[in-house]
Amino acid sequence: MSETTGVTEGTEVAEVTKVLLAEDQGMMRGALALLLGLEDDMEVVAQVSNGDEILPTAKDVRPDVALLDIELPGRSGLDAAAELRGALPECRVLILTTFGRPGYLRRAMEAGASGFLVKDGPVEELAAAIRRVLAGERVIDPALAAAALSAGPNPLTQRERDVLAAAVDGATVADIAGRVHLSPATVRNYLSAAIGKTGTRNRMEAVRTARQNGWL
Amino acid sequence: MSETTGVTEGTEVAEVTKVLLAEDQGMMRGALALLLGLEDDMEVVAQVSNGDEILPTAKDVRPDVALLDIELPGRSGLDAAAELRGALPECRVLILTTFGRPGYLRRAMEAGASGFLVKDGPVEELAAAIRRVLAGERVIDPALAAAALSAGPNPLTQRERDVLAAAVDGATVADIAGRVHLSPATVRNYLSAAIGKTGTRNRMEAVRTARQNGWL
DNA sequence: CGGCCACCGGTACAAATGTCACAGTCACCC
DNA sequence: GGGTGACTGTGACATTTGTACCGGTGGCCG
Repeated sequence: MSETTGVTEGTEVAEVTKVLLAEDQGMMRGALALLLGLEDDMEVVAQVSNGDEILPTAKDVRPDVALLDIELPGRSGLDAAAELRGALPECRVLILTTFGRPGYLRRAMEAGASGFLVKDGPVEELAAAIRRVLAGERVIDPALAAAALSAGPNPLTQRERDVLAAAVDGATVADIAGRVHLSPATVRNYLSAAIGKTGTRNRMEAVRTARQNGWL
Repeated sequence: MSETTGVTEGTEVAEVTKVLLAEDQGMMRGALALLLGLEDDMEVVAQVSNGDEILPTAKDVRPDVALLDIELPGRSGLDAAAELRGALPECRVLILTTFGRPGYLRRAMEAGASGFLVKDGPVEELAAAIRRVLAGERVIDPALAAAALSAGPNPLTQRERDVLAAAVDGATVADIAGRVHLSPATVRNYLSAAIGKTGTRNRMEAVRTARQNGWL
C-alpha cells in the first residue's frame, strides 16, 4: 500500500504523471498498464473497465491524464470525457479506440479531448502521445482529421439515430416501435429518412454506414 | 544466436521458448510482445499482422508456440492453426481471441490447438497459459468449454453459411445471388433454412446468432 | 439398391419493408 | 407574425422478404 519507492528526500515529488486507464478488455488493459508502468515518468493510478466508473474514480485519484476507450460497458468514453472536462478541467483526456470513425473524432473534439489515438499503430506512440498531450499539444492522426472534415457533420436527427440504433440487431418494425415508444408507422418514416440520408437501400446498410461514420 | 546461457553441461540447451505472435491490432500486438519479452524464459521471435503470413514465417523461425488471433486480415487464425499443425507438428498453437464463441472453441480444437484464451481475463494468464501448453496441458476456460458442449455442433450446411455470410452487410437477395453465383430463388431458400435452424425471425437475426455461436 | 442429405431451382402466397403524400404540434429564429 | 425544421402520426402503394411446397441431381452408406 504505502508508496515510498526509493525516494528519500524532496518535499514534493510530483515527477510522475498520474494516468487513469479505462478499457474493457482485460488483457489489453493489463498490457497497457504494464507498458506505461515501465516508463519511469508515468504511473497508472487507476484502471476501470466500466464507463460509469470513470468519473467517480477520477474524482478520487485526480489523474493528470485519462486514457479512455470509447466502446465500454456503461456510458461511452465520449460521454465520460465530456463529464470529465466539466468536473476536472485540469485533467487531459486522450481517447484510445479501435475504430478511427470520423464521427468519433468529431465528437471527441467536441467533448474537449486533447488527443485521439487508434489502437493500430505502434505502442511507442502511446507514451509519446501522453507526453505531447501533457505539454499542451493536440494529438490527432492527420489522415483521420482529413477524413473527419470531408465526411461532414452527422446528418441524422436524434430520433433517426435512436430508431436506427434500435434496429442494429435485426429487430422488426414492431420491436423498434416498442423499444422507442413510437407508432410503427412513425418508425418506418424515420427508417426511410435515415436510409435516404445515408444513401443506402435498406435499414441494415443504413446502420452499417452510420456505424462506419460514427453517427450512432 | 548461440545459446550457452549459463548452462555448462547438459547436451540440450533449449531454455527460452520461441513465440510467434499473430495479431492485427498494432497496439495490442506490441504490448503483448513487450509483455512476453519481460518473461526471462520467453522470446517473441516473430510478429505478424496478417493471417497469410503465419505459415511462411513459422516455417522460417520455427517457434515453439504460436499465439494466434482469430479475426485477422487474410486467412483466419483457425485456418492457419490447422495448416500449422500439419507443417510443424511440434509447434503448439494457442488461440487468443476477443470473443469466446462456442463454435470458435470447437473449431480451434478440431484444428489441433492446444489452448484457447479470451482477451478478457488478466494478463498474467497469458504467460501461464503458454507454460502450461508447453508442458503438454490443454488450456481452456471451463465455463467456455461447457458452453461449447451445450451449444452443440454447427447446424448450418456449407451453402447456408456462404449465403448467410454474404448477407452480413445488409445485401439484398439479388446482391447475395450475384456474389455466391446462385439463383435468387435458391438464395431465399437457403436464407429461410438458416432462419429456421437458428430459430430467428429474419436474416439479420440469423446472422447475429450464427455469429454469436461462431458458425460463420 | 433404397434411403438420406446436400445441393439447385421454380412458383405462389403472406407478411414485412420501403416510399410517398399529407397533416398536426411544438420550438426556435428572423 | 411567418418561416423553418424536428417530431409524431395516418393511409395507400410497390417492392422485398420469408414460407411452403414442388421438382430434379448427385454422393454416401447400410
